[in-house]
Amino acid sequence: MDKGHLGGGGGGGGLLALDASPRQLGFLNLLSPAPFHRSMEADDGGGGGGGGRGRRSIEVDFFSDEKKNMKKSRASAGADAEDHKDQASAAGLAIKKEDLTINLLPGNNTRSDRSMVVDDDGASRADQDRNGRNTGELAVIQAELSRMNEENQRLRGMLTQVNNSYHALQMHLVALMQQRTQMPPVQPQQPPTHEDGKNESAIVPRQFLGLGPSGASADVAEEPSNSSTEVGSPRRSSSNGNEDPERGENPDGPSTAGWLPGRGMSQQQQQQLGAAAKGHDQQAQEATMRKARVSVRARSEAPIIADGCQWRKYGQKMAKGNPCPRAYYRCTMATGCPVQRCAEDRTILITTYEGTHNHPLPPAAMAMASTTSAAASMLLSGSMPSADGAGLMSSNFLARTVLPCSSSMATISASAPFPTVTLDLTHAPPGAPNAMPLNVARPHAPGQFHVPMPGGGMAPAFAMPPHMLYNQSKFSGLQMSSDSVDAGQFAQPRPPMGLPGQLSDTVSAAAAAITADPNFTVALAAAISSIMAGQHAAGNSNANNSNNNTSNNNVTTTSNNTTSNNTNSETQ
DNA sequence: CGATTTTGACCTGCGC
DNA sequence: GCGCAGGTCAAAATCG
Repeated sequence: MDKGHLGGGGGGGGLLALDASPRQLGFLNLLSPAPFHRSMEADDGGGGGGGGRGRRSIEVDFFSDEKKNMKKSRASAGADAEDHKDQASAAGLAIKKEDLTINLLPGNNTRSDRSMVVDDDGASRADQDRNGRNTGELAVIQAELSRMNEENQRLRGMLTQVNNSYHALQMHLVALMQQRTQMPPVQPQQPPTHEDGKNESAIVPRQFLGLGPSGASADVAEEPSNSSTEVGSPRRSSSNGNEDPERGENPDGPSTAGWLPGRGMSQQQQQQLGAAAKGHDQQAQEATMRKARVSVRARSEAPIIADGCQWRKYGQKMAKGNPCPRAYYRCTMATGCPVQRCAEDRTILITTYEGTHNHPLPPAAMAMASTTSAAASMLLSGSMPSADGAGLMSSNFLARTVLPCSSSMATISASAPFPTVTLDLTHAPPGAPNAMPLNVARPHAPGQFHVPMPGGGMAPAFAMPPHMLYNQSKFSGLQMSSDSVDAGQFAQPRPPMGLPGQLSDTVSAAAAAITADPNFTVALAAAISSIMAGQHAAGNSNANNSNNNTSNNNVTTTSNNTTSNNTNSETQ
């Protein structure tokens, strides 16, 4: 029954797709500072989120983006004469498309063409004139497009620079803060390992959701262990013990434990930290950050979101409010990976990610991870200690960035014990007439979603236009550069070049969405300005936020799949 | 045979 | 202090 659906069967056959092609995910982090929209929403109990214990969760809908993009392209295409499309597409390729989408939104250009045509309808002569005009206008439009593209690129470059600067400043600030904190006190831990851990934590706040194994894989690995269970429920170290085997396998174990506040940490920490109250503080902060959650809501028929990662179901429970059971999944790609997720079934599949992957992720997974990490990081950055408002803003911004099309889609729940960012893919963006179902969820066979990997592995593929991917890659690249740390994480081996499609999925979607957003320019400007302005303010929080890398991210997904899902999920 | 899912029980944290 | 709910573990069953 379930097995067939769920697992793809017990046979792990389907699972084999473990291509390790870590990529950087952090790109979204940059955005955090800019508070575009604020849409605070209290988490429903629905997701409940794992444990009502305080956690922050971020819900992100990835699917919607794709859909949106698709729709947009369609819409634009539909609106514009196909001629334009051909030309544009031919000449501009993917990029142009986006550009078109962005700039053309107004549709003035296209309209102008059409309007002209209409006017001319009357006379045959007019036809000639029309043709001439059309060609001329076409040329003009193309020129405009090219100009727009250039502008767009310029803006991107600016954004990148800004981001880089921002990160640099942030890092600097964090470093300073860290020094400051450490210096005064007795400098709690000289221990190299410990220090490292702290440094990372302090310096690199971003650990929140480490996508890849990250350079600090060790760090991540450690936390992950914690995160998985602990985050959700610190309760049992024993449970951790379970993981221990896996984790134990991880060489990281020692180091990670060292700095992680989490559970396993306790012992080592106690040993090492004995002196440091500070250490505790930092840990506490980290813990807080870790608690942040990213929830992705998407309409998917599939019981599980195909995010490129391999998930193993380790438990299922009936949630109080939900008729649908909540499933708990653990990332099996790596032994110690902390990331977990639980799913509830309904029409909508809600996946909550907690923790950070401590291993290289397949391209497909990277996208998701990047998105979630970005969301988390943003949330964290905003959520920082006192600044709820900031957090909200950032989160909103993030949502916007991630889901440009649907500004309303992203919601942050501050009320929740743990900050949660929810990306709602279920809603179609205003602009997008139809909400596309998440590819992930697609009922068909998982195979559809999966793209053949070079390694033979399967990677879930989102229905992203290639061009989007291209953009993403670019975008991510920029960001990566910006995030030195992140870059380090991502520095891991990259998957074969040919695979771009998969990996980008989410990332590309996000990037594409960003680019595609008609308001992109405005948003960009606002973001830049906000970032510039907010750097200082955010500085503190950012420092913390940046740490998000941390690792403890668990993934919890609740899915509400009514239709097809029901079939699947119900079985579950 | 190995891997995975299913299911019941246990443990922990939170609220009353 | 008790009960509830969430989360995890571990044994059994299933499938490739």
